[in-house]
Amino acid sequence: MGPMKKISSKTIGRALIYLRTLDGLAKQRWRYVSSGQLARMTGLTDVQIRKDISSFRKVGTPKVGYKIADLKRTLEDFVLQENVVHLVLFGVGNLGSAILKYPGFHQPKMKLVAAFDQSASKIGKVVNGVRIYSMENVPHVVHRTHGDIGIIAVPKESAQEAADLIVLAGLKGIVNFAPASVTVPKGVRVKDIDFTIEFLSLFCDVRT
Amino acid sequence: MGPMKKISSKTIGRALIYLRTLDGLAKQRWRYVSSGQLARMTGLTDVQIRKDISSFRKVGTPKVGYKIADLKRTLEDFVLQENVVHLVLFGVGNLGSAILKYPGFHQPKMKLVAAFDQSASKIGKVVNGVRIYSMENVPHVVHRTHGDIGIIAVPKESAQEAADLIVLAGLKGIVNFAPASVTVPKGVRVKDIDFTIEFLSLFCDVRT
DNA sequence: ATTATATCGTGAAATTAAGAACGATTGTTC
DNA sequence: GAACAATCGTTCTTAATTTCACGATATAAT
Repeated sequence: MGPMKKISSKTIGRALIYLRTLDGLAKQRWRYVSSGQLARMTGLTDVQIRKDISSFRKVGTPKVGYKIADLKRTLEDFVLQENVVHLVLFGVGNLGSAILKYPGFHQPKMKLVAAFDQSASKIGKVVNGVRIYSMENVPHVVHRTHGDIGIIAVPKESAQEAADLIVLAGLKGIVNFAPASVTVPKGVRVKDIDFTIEFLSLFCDVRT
Repeated sequence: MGPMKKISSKTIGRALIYLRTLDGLAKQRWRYVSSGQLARMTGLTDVQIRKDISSFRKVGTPKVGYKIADLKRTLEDFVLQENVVHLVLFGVGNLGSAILKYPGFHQPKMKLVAAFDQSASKIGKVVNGVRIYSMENVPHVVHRTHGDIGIIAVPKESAQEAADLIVLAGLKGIVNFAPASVTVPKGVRVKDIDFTIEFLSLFCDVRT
């Protein structure tokens, strides 16, 4: 257990998978789980799981495994601390509406707090507890709702525009669902999710 | 330009980004593009782009760059050959409905060809040109529609069940939108897309 | 023609991620 | 309480990916 190392984003991604799995096990009244069991449930290897967990400074007990409640608390503390993630959505079309309804974005730890759209007919409406605002009010609304991450769900022609608004409002993270790359200043992280690309690359893999 | 090397799935993923970018440029009547320009547009580095392109056996001309039409054709040939990807959807709830409407899945190269749901009220309906079938007909319908990849958009409790059906029908690729890991036999590739995890891991990154 | 310059292609180095091996620890059994 | 089995934590290896460095080539300018 060396000195505090930087934890890679891959490890953090897997930590969230462990957390998801542990939640399920806790619901089924499990008390302990071993790296081997987690490996079977997640499709990862036991070594990798042990390595990840040890990087979070959490120790299990040989022959028994990890105490689920403790491990869960450790991971939660590490990846979320006591923060809540606030999301703001740009574009309430087909995809945007689905995002508004997605139950994962209305949890205690992650909340969708505001939506923006250009169309006058949508502005002012409240969907699933989230109000739709005009694009003109972005900085003010983002500040008031403590937004953390912006979601781009506008047509690809407006994607850069939305990204600029997000940057202007001071947000440091963007998830971009539009099928177009956007450019942002250093210090802002963009995660692209282009379904077409995800599917095609899987297809290429499979076709081997 | 060594002997034919295996092309990694990372490279293929980026090739699809290049393709998307080239399409945009072609629409704007560009004829040539350099690796540096592509780098600025995609956020990748010029070296990586050149290396990727050279792995597809495509050569550019110094001082000029790549001829867009040629590069586009090369990439298309390589990643898609003349195939069309056929997707079949499991679960027509909120997310499933959004997927049915997503325009990216009704292109010449990628088509959503069938959907399945348990609810009798949905079976038989046609949404966006796609018929919704009963879960009992999976193998037959998948075979008839030449399905390639299965999409899991059912509640997490039924995710494994859907995965089993997909495997049974002989498909080799799964995109899993349910927030639960599924286990499949060797030879079947699963790509998990858990929005909650994507957002949280971005948040962890940003908070550094 | 010669020089200058932008761009390409690629082998080598560096970085990062994953996997294998193995001693150490804890609970169990007789 | 001694031997065994299951599981952990960690170091060392191996593999994959990215970045660096630099020579080669095509166009443009003088």
